[in-house]
Amino acid sequence: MYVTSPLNYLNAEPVNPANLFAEAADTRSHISSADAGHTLFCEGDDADFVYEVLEGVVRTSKVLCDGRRQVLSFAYPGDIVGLSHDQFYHSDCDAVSAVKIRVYRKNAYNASYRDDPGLCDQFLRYATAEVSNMQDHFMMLGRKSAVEKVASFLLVLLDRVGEKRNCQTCFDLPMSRSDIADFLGLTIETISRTLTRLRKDNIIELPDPHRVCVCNINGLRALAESAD
Amino acid sequence: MYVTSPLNYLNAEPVNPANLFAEAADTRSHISSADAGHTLFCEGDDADFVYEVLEGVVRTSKVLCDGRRQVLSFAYPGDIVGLSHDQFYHSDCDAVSAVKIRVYRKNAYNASYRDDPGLCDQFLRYATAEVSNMQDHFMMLGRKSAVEKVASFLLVLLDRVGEKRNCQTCFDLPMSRSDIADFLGLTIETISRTLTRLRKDNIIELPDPHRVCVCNINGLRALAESAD
DNA sequence: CGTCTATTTGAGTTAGCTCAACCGTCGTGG
DNA sequence: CCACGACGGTTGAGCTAACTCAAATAGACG
Repeated sequence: MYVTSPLNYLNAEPVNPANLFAEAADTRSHISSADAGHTLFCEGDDADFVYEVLEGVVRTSKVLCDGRRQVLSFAYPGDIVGLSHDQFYHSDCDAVSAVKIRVYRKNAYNASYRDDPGLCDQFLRYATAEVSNMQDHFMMLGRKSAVEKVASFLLVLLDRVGEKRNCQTCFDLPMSRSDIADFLGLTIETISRTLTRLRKDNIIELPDPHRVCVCNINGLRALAESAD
Repeated sequence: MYVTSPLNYLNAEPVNPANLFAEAADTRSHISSADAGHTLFCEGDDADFVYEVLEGVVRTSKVLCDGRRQVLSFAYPGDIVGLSHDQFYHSDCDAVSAVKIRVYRKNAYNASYRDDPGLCDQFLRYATAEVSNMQDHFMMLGRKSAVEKVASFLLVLLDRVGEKRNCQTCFDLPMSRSDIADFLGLTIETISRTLTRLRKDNIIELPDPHRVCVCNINGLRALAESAD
């Protein structure tokens, strides 16, 4: 039922992020590129910019002092990262793959939506949708088994970026096993074992470690909703 | 470091919810009471109302088809529940104790903030702060041990509703062990065992199952940050 | 070709779960 | 007034899903 677990909690369907800043794009933003591994911002930095992913994937995460990490989201093209309720970022943000991003100055942005109730309204819907998606992820982190988590994760990617070919739907998995583990609250070994299990059960194929082809989507859905 | 885990993701300090609807209060809202156990709304219901808790505690939660439940938040006085990005509620909401609530008609509310950029701005800060708090809870659900979860939970309640007396700080625990378990992604037995462990270690006292007195707050903080 | 890193696989351990018993409180009804 | 059942909480015993530690494998890259 609550299979949907967001890649990024900002990817609300009712809002088209490409339009969000459309009119402001020329004057108040610029487009930038970054290689995989590049850090966009760190927790505690001044939140001067808001980023819209245009190509590639970025990751937001938090780290405990002892090194434990929680990945909060994978942001795909159309997603926005770097929003904050105060002047500081509250997570780290790094490029998972080579990325192209649009960078907005936050001041300019703030100025614009104060004068624009329509934009404000859109943004509110965006934020509340993000909250709703995060709540689904709570269920995932708090109450689902390893198989359910991995299956749910693959289903979200499939819906979001899957390319249909013949009877399979395929997509890239640009993030590492470690990223997936820290997103789902598991270990890399459990991710790896679970993926192999899905492969051996003919639910998915893994042409290489960073590419997934789903051959039995109903099987995957069944696993996502209740592990056997 | 990231001990803070929100009771309710709407309890952002920078916004004073009492002021949020202040001017609209007389015409667009009314005050209502409900007994413990009363359901304010269910997932999927039309989201016609927004609720502000005035007294008591309400709980928002989601349930999987097989009965597994995740408690999303405990909303204390000053907190707001029932916000939605579309026309439906996305969680269940019930009174944990006897509550007094202010009920806002959503239509009226929507109408008001479209015309009120200041309110919209406040509300945006509120929503993004909620997101930030939820991200902390992700760390809790995904990466913390049982002891760390319980200790963190108690610390949040202590900060929020603790009454200082002598060298102790005490507060009520109006929700059931089951509620706490479903909030922290644990079982009632683990909650119970962990609380008794804290009691035996002289970190807390439990005058009765629904009342906590923290006698060693530094010990509790240490446990919240890294379990031994 | 050697080194480095990411992933997979194996083996043993354990934190937290399940199942079950027990206890105390409270409300109901004889 | 007491007996009784229901319910929430606690405690015990054993189990298991996921973890830890360790080793093997496979690419990527100089």
